[in-house]
Amino acid sequence: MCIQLQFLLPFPFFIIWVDKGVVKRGGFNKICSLSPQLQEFVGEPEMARTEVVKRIWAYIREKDLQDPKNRRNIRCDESLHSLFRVNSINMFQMNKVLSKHIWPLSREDEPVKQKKKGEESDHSVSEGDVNNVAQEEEEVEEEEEEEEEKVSKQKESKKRRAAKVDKEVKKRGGGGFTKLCSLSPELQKFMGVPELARTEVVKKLWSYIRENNLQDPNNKREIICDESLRALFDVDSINMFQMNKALSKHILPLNGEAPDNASRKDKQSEQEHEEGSL
DNA sequence: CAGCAATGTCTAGAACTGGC
DNA sequence: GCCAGTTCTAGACATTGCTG
Repeated sequence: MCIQLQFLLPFPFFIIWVDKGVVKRGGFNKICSLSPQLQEFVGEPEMARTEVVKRIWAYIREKDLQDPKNRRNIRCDESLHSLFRVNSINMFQMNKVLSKHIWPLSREDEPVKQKKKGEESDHSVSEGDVNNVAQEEEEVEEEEEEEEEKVSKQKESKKRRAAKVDKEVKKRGGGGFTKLCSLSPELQKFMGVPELARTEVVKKLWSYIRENNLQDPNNKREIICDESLRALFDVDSINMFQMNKALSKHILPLNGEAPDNASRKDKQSEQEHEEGSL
């Protein structure tokens, strides 16, 4: 396939293999020399960076070395400890430390990063590196905390915006959804008021469901009906979407007009059901 | 489309590397 | 700036039902 492509494609495409599953020859897939520790780990003296990462992750999964609380953190067993010199390492830090073990083939005695920056003279992973990693991990943790704070603030502001919108809608006297409706005797008993907007009914219903822990733990869309809900829906359990449908039977127009289309449909189906049973 | 809910899927972005 | 490789997470979005 590659050979055919070489004939068909102009020069720049020589080095790019199009087929899936075929290793490309880009900078990442360049074969590099590995440090003695890494050689011992992967069992080969030379390997592409991407392949090294793949092997390490396969090992991590095989030995179940990911921290269950934060799966980006890798718990180092003996083999990994000999590589990284720490008890645990962040998955991103791992790549950084790994670079000290991957050297260009042309100058085997020089780590990739050092060749580039010329910062250090010692090729092995020093204690200084370990300290740097630990310090960087602390910084990462702080950043993560800041990020969490940001997210929670965003959520709060979102809630506030939603509340503001809600208030404005109420101020306006309610549109189609916030229009007050008359409730059936069963729903009146449940809500404690004779009239309520559909959205409010749904809201109160859900707060009741949560309060009484009535969601099926296996499928939280499924509501387990207690006595009060059974009086409303006449079933032992109901899907949260079906609940809305069933609810419409209990929500009637305020002026005492005939029930809506859906209710009419329900009545029709009830009629059909009765006729069928006859 | 507004509101209400839970869940699933998808996507982007996060770190890091060197060559082109 | 893109390419490969890794995992996790947040956010967006669709779904489903109802009505004006």
